Amino acid sequence: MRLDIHNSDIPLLCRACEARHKGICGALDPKQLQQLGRQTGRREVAAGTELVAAGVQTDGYANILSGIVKLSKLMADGRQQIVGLQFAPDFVGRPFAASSDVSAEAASTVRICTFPRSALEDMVRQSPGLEHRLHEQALRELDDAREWMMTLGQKSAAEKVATFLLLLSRHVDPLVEGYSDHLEIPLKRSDIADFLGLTVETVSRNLTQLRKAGVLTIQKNRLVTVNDFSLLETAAGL
Amino acid sequence: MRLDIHNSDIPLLCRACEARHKGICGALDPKQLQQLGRQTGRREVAAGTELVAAGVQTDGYANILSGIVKLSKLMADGRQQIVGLQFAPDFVGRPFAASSDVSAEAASTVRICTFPRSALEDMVRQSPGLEHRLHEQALRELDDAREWMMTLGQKSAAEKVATFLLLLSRHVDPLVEGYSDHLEIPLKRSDIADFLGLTVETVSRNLTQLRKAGVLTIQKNRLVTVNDFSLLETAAGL
DNA sequence: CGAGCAGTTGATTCGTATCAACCTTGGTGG
DNA sequence: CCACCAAGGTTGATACGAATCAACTGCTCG
Repeated sequence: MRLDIHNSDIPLLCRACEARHKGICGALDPKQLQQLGRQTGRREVAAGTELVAAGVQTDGYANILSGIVKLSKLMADGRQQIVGLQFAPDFVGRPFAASSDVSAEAASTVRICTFPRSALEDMVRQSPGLEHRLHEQALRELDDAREWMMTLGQKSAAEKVATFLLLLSRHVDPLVEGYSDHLEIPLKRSDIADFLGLTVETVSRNLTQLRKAGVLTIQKNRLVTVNDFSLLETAAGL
Repeated sequence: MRLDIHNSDIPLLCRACEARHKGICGALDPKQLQQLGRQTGRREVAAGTELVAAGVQTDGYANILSGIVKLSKLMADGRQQIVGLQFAPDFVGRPFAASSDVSAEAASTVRICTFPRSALEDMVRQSPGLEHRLHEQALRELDDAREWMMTLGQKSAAEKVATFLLLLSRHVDPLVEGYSDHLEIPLKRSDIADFLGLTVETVSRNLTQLRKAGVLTIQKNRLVTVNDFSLLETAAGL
């Protein structure tokens, strides 16, 4: 079968990789994948590991293979805002800039495929399709950020918490179900609070509100089942 | 002089245009500018004019030549969040998507250079440099949006107002001065409120606070002079 | 088993929204 | 020309929502 022959040109690492199709590597042909493959490394990092530090020059980029990465900004006095969440097969890093004032940290155990800055830049020069993919991800992240600005600026605490849960259920696509009513929240309460511009206490109170209203069942702290999506959407202000 | 001869290839419209150098058109050569020039139209629109409606398919794009454009999102119940401000020579519109859930409205009198969707798409196919420019603008807007998430989520009302004034003084580059301590605020109080996630009253109160503290002088409602930038930065939480 | 971290719940405080009155300005038509 | 009006803006009194402070419960790990 031709397909097998053709496929055999693709590095082993890439064959089962999600980023290979939906991610940025989808823009590359087998030859380019091989070239890139020679410079990549797979890593599995524990929750809490900092992948990219704010304001620090980074040597490379990465694709997320599994797990969740949180992007955050810090103020001088310690206040923190989480400004984005990334899932497989997102690209991690700031293209065309030595550093950024956003830091990236593994929220759960994360598997990533890393490659040096120069490798990406070479590839971009070779195939414009790659920049297009990066551009599309940037536009998607921009939409997400603006959606979140709406939430941060206009919604009440209860609406914020509900909105956050909906966001998760859309992204944390579990292996089994089609739509995810069964959530494993990848963040601790303090992270959720930093994401929503609230305090831990307020997040906690509003989760119990939703539980008491029958919208959720909370199996364990991080393990939640959504019983009624339409109620949750109403609670989110939609 | 060669330069003149060469220059004569560039459409008249483009010669004095800021977007020609710093904007996306900087990626195009004279021939392409001519081609694009045949399809462009200049318009001057009054403050309040809607340039792009949320969720509505648009036929085209535009470059801002002068003036300020506000991007906003609306909730079902009428709550509004301004999610971005654009200045010359920014590109207006959502590349590669028929529509977006963000609406664009002229905040001041705005001069724009419009062109049809197909023209942009043709150009992008011809020169990868153009997509690169669009990509860079998207990344810049993403940085701005995340910076603003920090402000919306973590800062107090007083800090928000100060941060807003600093943002303006950085962008509204007046013709005369090098750094802009002399501001003409392009938004009314209710817009500022929508931008900051506050109410008109709170914005007003905090502006008078800053005036009484000597940080600002308010000549007229929209006309403000910053007397002390370092005080303003302190007030912004920096 | 105790220490420490994550999470919940309750009492109180504080900041901002809300409601309401008032002032200012620019435009319009008698 | 001035009276009027509506829209934009300010200021004050009060109400409410979320932060803060504090106590307590479970869980995990050495």
